[in-house]
Amino acid sequence: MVDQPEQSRYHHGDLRTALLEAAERSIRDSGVSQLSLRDLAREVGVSHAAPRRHFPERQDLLDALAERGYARLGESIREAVSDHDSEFPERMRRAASAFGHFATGNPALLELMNATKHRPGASSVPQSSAAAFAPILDLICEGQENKALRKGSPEEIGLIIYATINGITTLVNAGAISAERLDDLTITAVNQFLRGAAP
Amino acid sequence: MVDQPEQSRYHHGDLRTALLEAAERSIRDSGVSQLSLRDLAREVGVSHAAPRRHFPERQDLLDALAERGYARLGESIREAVSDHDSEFPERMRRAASAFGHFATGNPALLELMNATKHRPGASSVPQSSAAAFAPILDLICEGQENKALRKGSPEEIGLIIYATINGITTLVNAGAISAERLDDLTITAVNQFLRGAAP
DNA sequence: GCACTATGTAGCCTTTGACAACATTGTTGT
DNA sequence: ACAACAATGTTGTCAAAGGCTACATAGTGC
Repeated sequence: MVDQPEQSRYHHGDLRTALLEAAERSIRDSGVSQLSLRDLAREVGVSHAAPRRHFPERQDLLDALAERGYARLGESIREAVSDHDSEFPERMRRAASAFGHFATGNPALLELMNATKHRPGASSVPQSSAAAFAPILDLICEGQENKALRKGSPEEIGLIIYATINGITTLVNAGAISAERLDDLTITAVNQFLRGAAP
Repeated sequence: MVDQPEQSRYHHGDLRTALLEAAERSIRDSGVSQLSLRDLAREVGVSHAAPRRHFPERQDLLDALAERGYARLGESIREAVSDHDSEFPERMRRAASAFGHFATGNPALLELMNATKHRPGASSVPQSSAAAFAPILDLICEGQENKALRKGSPEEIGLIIYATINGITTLVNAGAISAERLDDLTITAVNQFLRGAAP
């Protein structure tokens, strides 16, 4: 399969990826509800039934989008936390901020990530979700070792801060809070969280 | 318009309400994405175009559902907070718990309430949202007067606890946390919030 | 009882997701 | 090399949905 200067090949080459990227653009512009498999097919230049080979049902594509979303979110958080020279509270704020900016920068994607899990046929979305959450868990454990956090289930502690930031971004994305207040609220929330979760 | 023992009248009488109630059942059973105006019309026993008189577009019905949701949520929170004999922290826990149970008891509705606001043509959803939020705001103010909470914008403080509970319910509804853990997490979150927001 | 408005009906159109039958390309074992 | 075979795309079809228009019926107010 060498590259063909122009004209269409019968086989696209990497249709799955092309569809996912087109879908991300689409939901970013017009939301999940407006996403149409046929539109994507047109945009990518394949027939209307081609996507079916990669995503038998519409929801399968949405799941794949959510999974990619979690992968990127996890990477973003991991990067934010990676500076091991900083103090624990600062790293916590960075992690929260990374989450917040990802969430408000990709509203439709976040909505998908928050909604798609509980379906019957277990996709691999929950796994991706847990993987994205892992760096926060690690950070919590480190905070406990440093005596910056009280003892107790790291998972429970992490869940609360995760939920808080998630909730704030939900309100921002819904328009209940202006986007400019995100940073301020995030910092306040984290600081308050740290005070409340101190030993 | 007297009641007609049986058979269909040309005019339904209260189609709008009937549609909304059918819609609530529908999303409870099968989620927002499966909601079909034509299904509702069939269920209620009117023609497929009748709903259009009350909800020109599908989204208008969703907005109305969200609005009713906020009305009920607000009522639920107001009731939870109404016991003025209890201590402030206890009332806070009750408010949070009321929110949590409403949210996990009506997952699809909550999703709608969290998503529907930011649309261009300003519906009255944001107003309803603010009204539901009001009792929490009042409670915060009272907590500040009682020196149970530090000074500072009540709205900002309230937003954080609201976001936290909202976030927890999102995780529960998404299946990331089991429903049994809701109460426990809510209590922990509120207690930690109170410690962190203490003067 | 007569206009006017509100509410419901019937029919049409376009788009969509899902499905099946068929076409083309890539791969693998011999 | 080449013959199965699997993977990937295409064309055609269908039922269901939302949205629209024209029309029918029922309340309401003058």
